Amino acid sequence: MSLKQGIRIADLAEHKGQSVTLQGWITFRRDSKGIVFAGLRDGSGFAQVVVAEDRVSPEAYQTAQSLQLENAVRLHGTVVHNERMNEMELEVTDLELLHAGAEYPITRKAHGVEFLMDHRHLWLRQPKQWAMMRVRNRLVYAIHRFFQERGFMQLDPPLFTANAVEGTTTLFETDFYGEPAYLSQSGQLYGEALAMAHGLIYTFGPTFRAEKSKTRRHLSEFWMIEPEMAFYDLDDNMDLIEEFIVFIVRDMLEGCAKELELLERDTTMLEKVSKGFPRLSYDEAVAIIRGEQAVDGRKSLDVLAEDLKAVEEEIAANEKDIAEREAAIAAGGMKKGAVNFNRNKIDQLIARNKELAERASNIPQWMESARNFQHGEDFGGSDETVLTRLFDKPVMVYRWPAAIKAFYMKRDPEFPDYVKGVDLLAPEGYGEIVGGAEREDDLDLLLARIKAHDLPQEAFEWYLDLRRYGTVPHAGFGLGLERLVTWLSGTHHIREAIPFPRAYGRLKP
RNA sequence: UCCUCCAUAGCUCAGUUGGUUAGAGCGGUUGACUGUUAAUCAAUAGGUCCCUGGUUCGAGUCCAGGUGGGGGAGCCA
Repeated sequence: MSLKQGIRIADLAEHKGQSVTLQGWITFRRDSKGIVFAGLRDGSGFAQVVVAEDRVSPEAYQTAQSLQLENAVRLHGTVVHNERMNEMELEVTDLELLHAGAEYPITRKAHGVEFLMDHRHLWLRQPKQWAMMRVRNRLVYAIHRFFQERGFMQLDPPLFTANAVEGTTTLFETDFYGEPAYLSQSGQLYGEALAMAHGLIYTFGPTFRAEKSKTRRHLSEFWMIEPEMAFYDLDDNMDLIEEFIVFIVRDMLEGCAKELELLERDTTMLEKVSKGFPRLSYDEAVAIIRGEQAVDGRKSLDVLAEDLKAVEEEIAANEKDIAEREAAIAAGGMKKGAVNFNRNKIDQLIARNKELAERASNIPQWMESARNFQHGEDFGGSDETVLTRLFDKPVMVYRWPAAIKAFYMKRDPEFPDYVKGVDLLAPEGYGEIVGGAEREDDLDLLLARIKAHDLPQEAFEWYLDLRRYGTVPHAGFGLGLERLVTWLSGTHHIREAIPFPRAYGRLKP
């Protein structure tokens, strides 16, 4: 893909030896006598450009020497292969400064969360954030391809709604011509109506939850994919979830290798994502969490105890490393560059140990919580981690106690206190990314559950009509896009998985 | 709503039992160095120590309240 003027960095290799024009922004500058090295990014990638004093005009060289972070430039030069870095770079013959601008606030050094979030509009330009957005884009495209290739229609539910889909969660209230209206927390009920019209559908849009959650897994505004399939039961639903997850993970590994490398994502666990996800009933899952049932000869509490030991050993090793580096610096005689290198290394080790110390203090709590897990409760974050730790693929948990699940889930005829719901838990501590169910298709049962959940029946009359006119078995699921991006990119916090996160305490920029 | 931690230079942080003029690295600026890889070397500018009140001869440091933020619980995708 070419620009109106010049080419893009992503296409540099195709132009080896040619004279080309690049346009972009400066990511770094280092100079030495007679030579300036600068980094350039243009949205398609990153490359180094080299300005040698004897190859350009004196004016151009002076401009090159004065380049600052995020200056906008247009460069002309020859594409060459840099043997040292094994990368394509540009030997500049001429350059124009398009905009010099002010001193750029984000540097290549460490920054705190608050500072970065306040500068999110600029942070997005940094390589890791750039890679993250590329992963997000790839996933969105793969999701559409997966469903479109299988005959699903993408149709959009309304975002203004009159009532909650699930009575419990908090809603954002707005004013709709004088009437209270709420921002949608799920498009599912509308998805069911659309499935009765089109058979196979999916919705893909923003949803809003006014939960005052400050955790790494929650956003107030997030994007959800919600397929709904007529004539599907719970097993069909689980088959589709599995096929879907395998498809998008494979596609991303194939299409985003460069991005995952920039993100320093260890892809070992992702490469194991293939058909045959473990399917556990809620009852089995509870037994495993409590340590009553082994998986491949291993019990949850034993594995956690081993993990704790490993964490403690790593902390001790890091402390020894830190002490040695500090002693070496204190001994003197070290060059400044080496001192900086060791200081940075020490900072990294301290940060790592802080993380490990948190985990070390968490694990005994997880064990305690796992041991005392009460049958009938929903899983907490730590229970999900404990369970998935025993498997090397995403885990499906199905047939949940009716009391803790939404009113619309279908009662299991063979297990009257359970519903035909399913959650998909991602490995590596990322937890729940999919929640789905076969829907209750019996009008009388649905009416009873609306009453039992204390929901206003009149608000659901249109939904009940779906059971009055040609009701059929149907099922669907919801997938949080940002949780998927967070998991696949190996990111610590969900706020980096969306361009401009909206969360409790975060409305700007 | 609850628990817990934090706020000092543009950024990341140190700052001793409360004691003279507030410290480092990075970033900026100036200069040196002909292939740098978060380059290196030298010099230099840069501060309302979050806000309000209190204790004290004296507060960046102690106390109370507030504001902003981090992590977690609950709830969820």
